[in-house]
Amino acid sequence: MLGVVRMRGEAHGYQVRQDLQLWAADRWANVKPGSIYHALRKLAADDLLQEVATQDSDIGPERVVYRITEHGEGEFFFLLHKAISDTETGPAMFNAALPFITTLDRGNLIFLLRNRIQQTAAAAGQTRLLLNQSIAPMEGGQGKPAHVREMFTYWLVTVEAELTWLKDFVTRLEAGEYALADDGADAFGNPPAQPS
Amino acid sequence: MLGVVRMRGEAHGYQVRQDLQLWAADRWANVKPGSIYHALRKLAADDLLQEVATQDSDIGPERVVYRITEHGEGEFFFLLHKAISDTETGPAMFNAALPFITTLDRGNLIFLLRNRIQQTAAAAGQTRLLLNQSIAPMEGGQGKPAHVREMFTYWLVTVEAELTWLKDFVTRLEAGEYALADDGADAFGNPPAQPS
DNA sequence: CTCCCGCTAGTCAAACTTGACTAGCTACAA
DNA sequence: TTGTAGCTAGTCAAGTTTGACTAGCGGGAG
Repeated sequence: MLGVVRMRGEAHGYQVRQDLQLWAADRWANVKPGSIYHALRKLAADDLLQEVATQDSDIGPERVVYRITEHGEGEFFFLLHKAISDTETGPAMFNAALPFITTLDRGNLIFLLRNRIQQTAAAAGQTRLLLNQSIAPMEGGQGKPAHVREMFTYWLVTVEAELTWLKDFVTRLEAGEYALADDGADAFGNPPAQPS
Repeated sequence: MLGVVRMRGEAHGYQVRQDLQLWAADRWANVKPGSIYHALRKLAADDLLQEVATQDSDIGPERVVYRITEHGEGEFFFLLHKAISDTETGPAMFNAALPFITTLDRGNLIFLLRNRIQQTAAAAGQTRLLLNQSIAPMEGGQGKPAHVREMFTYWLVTVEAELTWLKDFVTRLEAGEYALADDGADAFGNPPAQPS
């Protein structure tokens, strides 16, 4: 939500709603339209957003317009870094971060992704270990039923696919793909230039 | 939750909590310990579980013991079928279903998985289509920024990995892997035989 | 023997999420 | 000209989730 408001410079709830719908955010994240207004008010209460104006729109109910604060700007980048480099925040966060990668410098982004690659590789290794453990039939009997192995192989397959993609992505970034924050002014995801 | 109680025959909240922790359910599902007791009570209110007894345990607070009802048994299998065959319920549901696959007959299970394979293949095809669309540079300008493509390739990679795994799994099942419901009495995941 | 740690089993208020609803406006057909 | 379908923007009560707490007991250290 922070990122969406930031990207637009100013936004009201309905705009955020539309952007999120466009990105199919209700699929991979837990954000249905009803949640948005509460979330915006909470972000405003936490001083990450500020209410800029309450326009009495001519084509509908009045709209509250928000803008990101300096504090929110910091939080945005903090969350963005964490969502990319830290696998524990989950795939939903990573997905949410993807639209904003162009707000980072290339070197920084690659560094964060390398971090993620390391963690993912470690997770794959651990899963493989658990898998080998459960291949050897246990004497304990009921302790670890066979289907748990199935969960492990399922995880392993998806984790390895993710790993492959991540490595490929870094390679492409290193080759210069995408206009990132340090490549010029018109990178996507940054707020439009403010007149004044 | 239904499945866990069913599997044990009888269970109180803390047992469920431990089983879910063992399966790392708080990772792939949205189930933290605090939710369990409310969920159990709700299932009981919906007549899917019934309170069997309120034991005054000697090693702690008193425990409420639950057992699945006939109605709950029906719901369990309904949900299980849907979680396996229907991709729209999401990967969390599929993960939750895996521990209980051995409560189904082999033919039935394979049929459900084939269904899932079809849906997954369709999803992969559609994603590939979206990807091709976004490779062609749009004249609309800002409409679909480049990073959206990145999301698509990310999805595609994981979906294809899942597809491979699903096909392999079916092959193994066809070759006779796992003791399923129609292979004998001692399949995992069924309630223990009741004395009396 | 006593103290403290950690386990068992669960409660609870505060926060969050959501589907259903409202109310004004535009555009277009009959 | 009327009606009606659909969009805009948001509210709200009902339900759900959660992190922080409680309170009893066993067992090992000193």
